[in-house]
Amino acid sequence: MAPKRNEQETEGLGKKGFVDIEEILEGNHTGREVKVRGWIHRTRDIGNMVFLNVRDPSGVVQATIAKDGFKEEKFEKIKDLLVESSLKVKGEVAEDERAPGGYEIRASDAEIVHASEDFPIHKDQSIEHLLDNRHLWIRSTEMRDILNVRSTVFGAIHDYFRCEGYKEFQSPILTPLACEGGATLFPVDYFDEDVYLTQSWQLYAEAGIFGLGDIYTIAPSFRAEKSRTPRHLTEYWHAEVEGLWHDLDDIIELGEGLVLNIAEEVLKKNEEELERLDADVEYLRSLDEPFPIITYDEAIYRLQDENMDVKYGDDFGVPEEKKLTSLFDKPVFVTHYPKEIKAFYMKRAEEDESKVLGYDLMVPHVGELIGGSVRETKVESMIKRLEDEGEDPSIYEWFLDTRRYGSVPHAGYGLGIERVIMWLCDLDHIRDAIPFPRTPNRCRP
RNA sequence: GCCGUCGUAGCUUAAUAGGCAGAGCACUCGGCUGUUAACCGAGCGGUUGGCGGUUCAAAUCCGCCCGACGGCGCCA
Repeated sequence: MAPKRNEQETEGLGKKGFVDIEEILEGNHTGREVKVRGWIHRTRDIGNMVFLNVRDPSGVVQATIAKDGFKEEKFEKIKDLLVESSLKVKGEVAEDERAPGGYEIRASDAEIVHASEDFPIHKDQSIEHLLDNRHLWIRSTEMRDILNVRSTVFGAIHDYFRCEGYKEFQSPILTPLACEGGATLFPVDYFDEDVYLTQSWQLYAEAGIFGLGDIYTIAPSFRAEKSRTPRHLTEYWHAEVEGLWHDLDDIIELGEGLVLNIAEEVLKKNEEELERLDADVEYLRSLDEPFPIITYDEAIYRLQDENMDVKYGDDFGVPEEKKLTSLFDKPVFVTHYPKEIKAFYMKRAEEDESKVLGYDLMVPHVGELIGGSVRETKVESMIKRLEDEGEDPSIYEWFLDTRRYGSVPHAGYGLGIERVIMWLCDLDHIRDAIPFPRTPNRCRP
């Protein structure tokens, strides 16, 4: 027999009937008795009165604890609580301009859930200290705001693709093969066999479309590159899509649609967070279709016009990306790169065999947000590209089968989710777009 | 991988030209009936990242190592 659920409030302030602090700050409980539960954000003790700023996931409100309203022993215990102690407070809500936020709870009762030890994070902290204490720092308003936006972004990606008729498809994280030549992989000891953490869902997705049709995923990708920049993580979240019968125009439209949908959802749900983070809300609001599209050749000419030292065949570095994105007031698609600087699986343009049918979507401060392409469908061309890059085609046998049994035109792209969050929130560093960042120099906590 | 900056108390930092390592915050104790990162008084807290060298004397100068941060390259 299943144990009976205990609905009775057996101790202290119980487990039911608590309100979100946000509601108090919106004036919804003024004059009424409420219960809240959360953590002490700050405390000020002036003798016969203690002010506690109580935080819950929705906000911070001041609670006043008057000495004559409590038993001596309890008052002393509350008085001694340190920052981040958890507690429940009961009392009447009053509108009072002396209180931060305009409302306060005049406590009639309080239950200490846990008296915190001395919290390691106070004011004046170095980046290093905050990263060492990341598990505690994610309690901060700043991190909470970013992670709220992040949650909206993930939801918006799922919503967008599902609304457009794409199905969710998973590839393995452990994989025997590389994906993009040059990118380095994290090796894993798989019972004495060498396998790697995946860099991309794509190759498996190209097998998946034959059954499911249009598919997408949100999954972690791993890059073992010692990239010391504000835009790189070794473990990041990748939104990828692969569309059957899709061509370059289709994935441009699909990329634009996704980015606009994400921005729209975040503006709808997290405007307060964006304001607190000092993001450029006006810029985000101004975005609409279509995004400008230029070819690689045009990009080179434009950069040369701006006196940048680039020549045909160069890939764009940070200064080039910065200049290029500054020439447009919206994200910009750059298409038709020379095949030499792009991956083996990209299809050549029919009108110019030296170019590939692919694009990068670039935005200011962050650089590349999306990389997409039409995929090569001929098995011979693909083997040749692999050999040219010094890869052993035999490792790719199963993948090459996707070009042997009813090969079809298809295309897809990958979007770096932390880069999108960085762009939306105007973050200086990508590490703050993820709760526990992994970078070449840090894999802890 | 390359270039640069930095490492002093739990945290943030000061220390003239190589000459007694000092403060703020936090914490502990005491005071205070409306605080706003409260305030006032006292206390606790240091192998100056590590190893070696120069010197009568090193946080400070030199060498090596470790760690962090910033920029470039590579990429999403």
